[in-house]
Amino acid sequence: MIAVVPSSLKPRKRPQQARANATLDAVIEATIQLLVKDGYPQLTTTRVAERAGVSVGTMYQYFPHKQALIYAVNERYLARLAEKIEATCQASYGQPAELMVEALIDTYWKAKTERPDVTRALYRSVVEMDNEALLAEFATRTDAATTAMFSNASDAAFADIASVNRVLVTVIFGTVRNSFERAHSDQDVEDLRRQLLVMCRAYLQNCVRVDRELR
Amino acid sequence: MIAVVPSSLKPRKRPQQARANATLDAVIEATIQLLVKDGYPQLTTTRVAERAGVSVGTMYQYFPHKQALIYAVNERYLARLAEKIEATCQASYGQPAELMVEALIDTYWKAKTERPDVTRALYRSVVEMDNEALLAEFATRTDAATTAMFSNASDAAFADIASVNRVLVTVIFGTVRNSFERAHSDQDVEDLRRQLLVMCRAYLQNCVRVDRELR
DNA sequence: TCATAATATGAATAATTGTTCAGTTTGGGG
DNA sequence: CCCCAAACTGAACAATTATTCATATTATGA
Repeated sequence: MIAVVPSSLKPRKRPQQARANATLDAVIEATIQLLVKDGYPQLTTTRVAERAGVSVGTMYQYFPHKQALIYAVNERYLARLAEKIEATCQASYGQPAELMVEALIDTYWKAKTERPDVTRALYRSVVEMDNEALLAEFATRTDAATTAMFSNASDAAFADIASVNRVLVTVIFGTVRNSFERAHSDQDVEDLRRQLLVMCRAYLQNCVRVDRELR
Repeated sequence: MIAVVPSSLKPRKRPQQARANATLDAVIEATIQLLVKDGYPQLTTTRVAERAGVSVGTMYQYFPHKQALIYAVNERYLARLAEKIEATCQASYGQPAELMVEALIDTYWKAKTERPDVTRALYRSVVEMDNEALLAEFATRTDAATTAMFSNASDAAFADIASVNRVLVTVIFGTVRNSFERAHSDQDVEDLRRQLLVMCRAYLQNCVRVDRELR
């Protein structure tokens, strides 16, 4: 499954000089800031340009329309998140499965809570955007990374690794997201994180047990 | 924590005659339909009124502004979902904890997948709306129900029931949501559901084991 | 240095759309 | 049956805002 950027969301022009790259970065940064500060409904092209210190016309040379702003922001965000996950996965090769899960939970949770306002703002920004391609690409990247990791566990060989991987990833990512929606106290979040690890560990042991019985 | 409906979102007038109630229902139904069909960005007050077979003016007698439409839709949806969960919880009193978790997963998953298009549309509709109050109310209702249920389990008494409850609820609800974002095949979803139950069971057994050791 | 392509400007445009309100219709109680 | 409040109508208004384009500025490389 290859994720393709919808043609309507591609930039009109690719920057060729240094100043143009600076403009592009400024616009994306301004978009994030305004998204965080005022939310999507208040986000207007004029305001973004203003905050970026750029004229609207310039913006429209690189972004065909407003949605492309949101798309670009999410694209960057997800790319960085995927990189972090890939790095964690590679660093965990050959470890026992339980440590892998722990590393995965820590990395993902940390990435999401580092800038909770940004996380929240992006969660809410997805309305106007056709984000399926973006999420699909993110999913394939991370699935590849986590699957490779789990199949290299030092202490377990899973019968149906695709299933185990899907379960762990969906549960972990989903739990983090849901924890954002229910505004838990810091203390509750900390407990939740620990318990999630306990839960995943229990699941892994169960998988191994079932595996043994099947042999 | 008592959830209060933001005053700006309350209807201007409460319907007093039968036809007014019909109007209200028609508007809410029309909002859902358009949300599903075209998504939030295309949702205009005129279109909603048109589809509801009502004039815009009438709509504005019951909804102070557009956001109130979304609010009302989500309010109804969450109220019904909470009712279903409460019913399931009450029906499970005195059962073993594992069956409780199974019932909870089944109820929630079924409720969300019954009308996947509606679920998806509402997930995406939350932009303009201050949905914190709504979600908080939903959370307190369901937390009360599930906590009461789990404390009535026939086979387990949890040391920290608030924690166990928080974990299970957040994991289950979060997993369902995440499963919607990653467009899994029906087969994968079915497997995921089963494995989620396995995971929760493993967690419960772990809780009980830890409990025993503490005594 | 100069020509040219890249980049930047921002007032003007065009279209959309949320909201109002003066007037009409409907229904129920007396 | 009749009256008054409740419910309904929809053209008109006001405001916002995404997008364009004719023009100006800046960088590059020959």
